Amino acid sequence: MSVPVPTRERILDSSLAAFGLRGYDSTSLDDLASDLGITKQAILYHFSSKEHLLTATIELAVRELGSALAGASDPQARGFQRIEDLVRATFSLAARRPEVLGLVRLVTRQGGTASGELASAMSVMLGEAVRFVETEMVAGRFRRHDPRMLLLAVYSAVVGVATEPEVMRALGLEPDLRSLVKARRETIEFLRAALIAD
Amino acid sequence: MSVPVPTRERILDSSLAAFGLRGYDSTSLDDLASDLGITKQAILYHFSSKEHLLTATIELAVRELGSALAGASDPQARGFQRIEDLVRATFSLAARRPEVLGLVRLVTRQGGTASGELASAMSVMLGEAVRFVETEMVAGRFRRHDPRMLLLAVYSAVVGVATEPEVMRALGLEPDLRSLVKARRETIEFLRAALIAD
DNA sequence: CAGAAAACTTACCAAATGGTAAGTCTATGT
DNA sequence: ACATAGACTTACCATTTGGTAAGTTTTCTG
Repeated sequence: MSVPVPTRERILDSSLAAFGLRGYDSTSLDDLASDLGITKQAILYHFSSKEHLLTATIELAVRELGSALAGASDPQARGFQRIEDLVRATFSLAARRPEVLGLVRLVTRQGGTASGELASAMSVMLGEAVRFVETEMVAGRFRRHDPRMLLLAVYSAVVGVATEPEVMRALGLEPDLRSLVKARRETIEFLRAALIAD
Repeated sequence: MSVPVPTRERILDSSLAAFGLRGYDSTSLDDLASDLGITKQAILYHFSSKEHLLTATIELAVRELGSALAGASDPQARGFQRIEDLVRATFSLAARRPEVLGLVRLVTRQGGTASGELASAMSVMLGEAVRFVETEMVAGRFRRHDPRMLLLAVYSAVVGVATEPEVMRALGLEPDLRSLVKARRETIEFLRAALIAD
């Protein structure tokens, strides 16, 4: 029944988890290999260098992020419903595969060589988002702000809430599923209050 | 006139910048030393290991963060003014010394051994903040939310906006001083809309 | 079934890394 | 003048790291 997962994909899965949760420099090829029960050279057979592996891992993360968001957002939806869909999808992704958002964050922060693809993919997504928000503002459904700044704040709030377990702990909240659900609800209410025109 | 800066402090300054902007594992003691024009062993003379250096660096960051926030926030201020003061101070710190927030973020994400001090320092600050927000809600000056969740969202939005230059670029905004000023203003407006009760 | 290509492993290697040991230089107190 | 302690440097060292070279096994194909 269960088709064996090809090594190449297993490597990418492991790298995504390791790079996304622990960082690029903190993850050695030997670590990755021994986790997978193979040798480092098996990795270098599929990916000619660690940097190429990072590039491929970023591509995978972009695909996962893209499909997670695309799957959840109905292009027909208008007004705040669309934002809510996206926030729910982001939280769902953060709970299911925190490493994806972790990697996105790592790349957006460090900005290294391999980040071109993610940067352009994000440009596209954010460009669409800007146009959407602008439309909603013109239609009077959202309060007037600079759409780019608004999105930056929304992005930061959502990704931050979804990926800052230590801050949650410092606030006395255990970062378990129930708290995440609550955080999601509160974040949506917070955004609703900030966005919806009176 | 200018008293020479002791080596120990120069090391801490450099570590704060390097750890905060590039990460712990990405920064080698040799890098640090050659930047300072000294040898790696001079660093190990003042700090017996790299981890001890990190601990001391975190302590420095906590002090800087604490004084930056304490200096800006008037304990007498009520309502949204207090929030605005804190956001301004955070943005000012992000512009002047981005590495401080970078290090805070690094530690809150990785949560390693040395993070105890920062965690407890943040617990204290956040505890005060929770009480403040609760008071304001009871007084009817802020909308009702879970204070901890609200703070998590505010914290994430502010630190995110102040420290995500790549996302700003992806949005077509250059992360220069003017954009930061604009981001600050928009963030404050965003928070005002979310917080202020009608 | 031959053989070639794919998918690895074993064996190395040079550079970088955190850390130790021992020496040097300088100021300072006696 | 001299011992002493502080602030380093030079000289090493073991381990880890990303990467190469060459062999070995498996799988596909003609």
